Amino acid sequence: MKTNEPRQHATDSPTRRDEIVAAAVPVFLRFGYRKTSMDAVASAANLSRQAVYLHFPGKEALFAAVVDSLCQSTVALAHSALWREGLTLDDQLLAAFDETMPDESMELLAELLDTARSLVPDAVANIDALIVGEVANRLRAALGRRKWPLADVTVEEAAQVLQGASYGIKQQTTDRSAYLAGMRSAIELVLHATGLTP
Amino acid sequence: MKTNEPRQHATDSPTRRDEIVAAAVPVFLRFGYRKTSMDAVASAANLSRQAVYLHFPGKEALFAAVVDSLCQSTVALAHSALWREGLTLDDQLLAAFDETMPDESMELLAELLDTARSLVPDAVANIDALIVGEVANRLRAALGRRKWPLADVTVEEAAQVLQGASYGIKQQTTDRSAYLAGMRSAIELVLHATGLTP
DNA sequence: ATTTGACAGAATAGACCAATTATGTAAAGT
DNA sequence: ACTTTACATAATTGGTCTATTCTGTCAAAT
Repeated sequence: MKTNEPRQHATDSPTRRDEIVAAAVPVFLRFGYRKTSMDAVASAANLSRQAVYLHFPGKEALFAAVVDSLCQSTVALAHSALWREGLTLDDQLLAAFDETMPDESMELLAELLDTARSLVPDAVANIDALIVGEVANRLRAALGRRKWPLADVTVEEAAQVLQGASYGIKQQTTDRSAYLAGMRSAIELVLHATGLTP
Repeated sequence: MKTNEPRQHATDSPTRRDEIVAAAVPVFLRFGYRKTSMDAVASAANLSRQAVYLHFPGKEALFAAVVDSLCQSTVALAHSALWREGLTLDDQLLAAFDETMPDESMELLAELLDTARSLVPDAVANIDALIVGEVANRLRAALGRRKWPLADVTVEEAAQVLQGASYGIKQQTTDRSAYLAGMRSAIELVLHATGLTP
């Protein structure tokens, strides 16, 4: 049985493996999967190319780890925004979607997503669901002990609608302010429909 | 001054020009802009290639007419669904979005949209706005003489949220039934928020 | 009004080859 | 634990060439 010690706390010093992944993330985001070379990742991590191969069997495995890391940090980002202090509920929701949406001006996002889908399908399929879960939790918490007022729409479905609206509005708007305005409308509608605005 | 007689009623017999456009629409939708030849369009219209050039100065002009026609018919489709008899309001809304969304499995849609954007930017920019307007009109009509209950969200913005949600949900779901379920949730939320469901 | 046949020039697709670059493995060194 | 150097193989890129297709225009025919 391998001593497969999982890190107990996030405060543990990061593994070399984690450092490599952390360094690889921006490289993959910037150049896409195909045009990212193991050399580039190694340089970004201040390591030799062979050192990377000591920790990952190949490019695909490295990329899978990168995608996994991205998913985790994205969900963490959403969680952080959803419970950020000093913001009203609608601003928390807005921040959560705003800060977790993929950056604009990424031509390679399609390529990256395609590769991820064919290489680590589970992670990609779940990232959206995880964020929806976070949002649903936040809505439930805001509801407190009150009863959910909608008969035909569950909390999760409401969160899903918000996420869908975020995606769609992102596509249809050009500048960030238009996106924020659209999303604010969507959030207002959902909160109003669920009685979460006084 | 040219006798540029516009057709007075939609009941006029269609021009040969219109016939060509009508025949060209499915061809462009099927093959995209680049891989659609004037020959293919002419064949689809049961005409010679030269006959097409008699009515359109070139491929670009033909395509512009096709895009225009598509926009018009899409808006007409939305309108028809929004006022369809025998359906409840939420079903009308659902049908409107369902029937006007671009068909699935279109790899060429991106190419088509790009070409259209660079060739007839106005039409593409307006089609979404037109549909939103139709939806907003329907919502206003459903409201009757009642007052719009939302202070921070206009009717147009509510319609825009629905449209954005439709786009986003379309992307995130795979099968039609999931899309319909998601859209139904979105519509319920909006109608509930605006007091249009008893 | 539309067709047929014909045409020059532009664009596209396919094939092929050479040069470069990337992947993954290995051995020896610090 | 990592570096350096080296290497075989695969993948990518760039270039050139040819053949084909497409556009847009013309003239003659019905």
